[in-house]
Amino acid sequence: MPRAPAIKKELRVPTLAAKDAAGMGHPAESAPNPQVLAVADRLHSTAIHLLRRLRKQDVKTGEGPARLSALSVLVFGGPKTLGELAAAEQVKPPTMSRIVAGLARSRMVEVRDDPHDARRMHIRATAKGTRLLQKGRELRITDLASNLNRLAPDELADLGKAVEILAELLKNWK
Amino acid sequence: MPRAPAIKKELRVPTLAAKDAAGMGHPAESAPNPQVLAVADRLHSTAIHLLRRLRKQDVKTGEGPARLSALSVLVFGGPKTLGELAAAEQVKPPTMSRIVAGLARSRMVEVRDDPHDARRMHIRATAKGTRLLQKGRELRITDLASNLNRLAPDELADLGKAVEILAELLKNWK
DNA sequence: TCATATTAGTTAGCATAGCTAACTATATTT
DNA sequence: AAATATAGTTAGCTATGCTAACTAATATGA
Repeated sequence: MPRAPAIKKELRVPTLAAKDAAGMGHPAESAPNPQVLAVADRLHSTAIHLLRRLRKQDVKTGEGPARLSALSVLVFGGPKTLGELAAAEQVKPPTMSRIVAGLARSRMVEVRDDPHDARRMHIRATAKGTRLLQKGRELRITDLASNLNRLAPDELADLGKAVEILAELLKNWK
Repeated sequence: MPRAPAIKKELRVPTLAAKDAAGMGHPAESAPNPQVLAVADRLHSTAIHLLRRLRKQDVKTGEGPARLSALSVLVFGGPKTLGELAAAEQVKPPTMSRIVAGLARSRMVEVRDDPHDARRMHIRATAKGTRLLQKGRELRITDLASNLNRLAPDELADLGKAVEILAELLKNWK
């Protein structure tokens, strides 16, 4: 009996959807209905597991996740001040300060002073940093793509459509 | 011109899809085609941004991400040994050792000895741990669901279908 | 103008989370 | 019985997150 559930009554976890069996009304502002909750639940769990798989590719780049992520913002969004970078990464300035220091030490970014405001600094990806990011990105994307490749064409189309729906939703997140 | 691109030629990042303009053959084992790469790219980016949003809810639980994740395995998967838990979380034993120690200190899990093998330990979520996990999960899921709630019914259906396709793919990841 | 605010980043110090290497204790195998 | 294998821990490193307190520079305004 090693793999028996062994979850006692007080430990059993109720389905979230079961909690608002009475939630109806206009869809815009009311409590989410069970169907929506079910999709949310599955989407959440699936996104977690997907990224956990892909993250394993990052080891090969030799930089940690926070640095890769900050570097990505610089490569795709252009140069930024430290404060802008911190805001983009939803991290506090001291944290970003160290991330940038690490990236600068390995020559992935270049730091310059702002000519008009000596408090500010401008950070930009170097060619080396851009190459590293591309490599890491490629590792993740080709890993994902080689698996997506096994989908039927209509499944891939469905997935593509859903991703765009979700991306749109994220732009207007509230 | 603060938001001008300002990316010089040597920093420009090539589209991944552009790299294998000649990739054709049988879909199972060949290099992914541009269409697949495009979906992979968007899916990857969208998953990252989605989880980054949802993660912000976790602060309210008072436990870090690794602890919440391990607790989740225990709550939904039942009791585990430390080694099993480490494997499930794709983490090395010393790391899991500290995660469990932290969870035990705040009484989220209970640790017992294995009666047949004194080297092993069995770890299970307590009622308190289950409650905490449920709370955190609910915060994330209701945040997500309240946003999904703004989708049209057919969009929600598309999304639901795509999530199941993806979940299936993850089960057979190679 | 000059005193005071505000703003941008850093430093110091704490906690969590990951790793490897080396250790202890217990089972298992030969 | 001795050697080996397995389960976890300890020690010590790095990275990433935070807050509080600091420095330096700019902006405000009496």
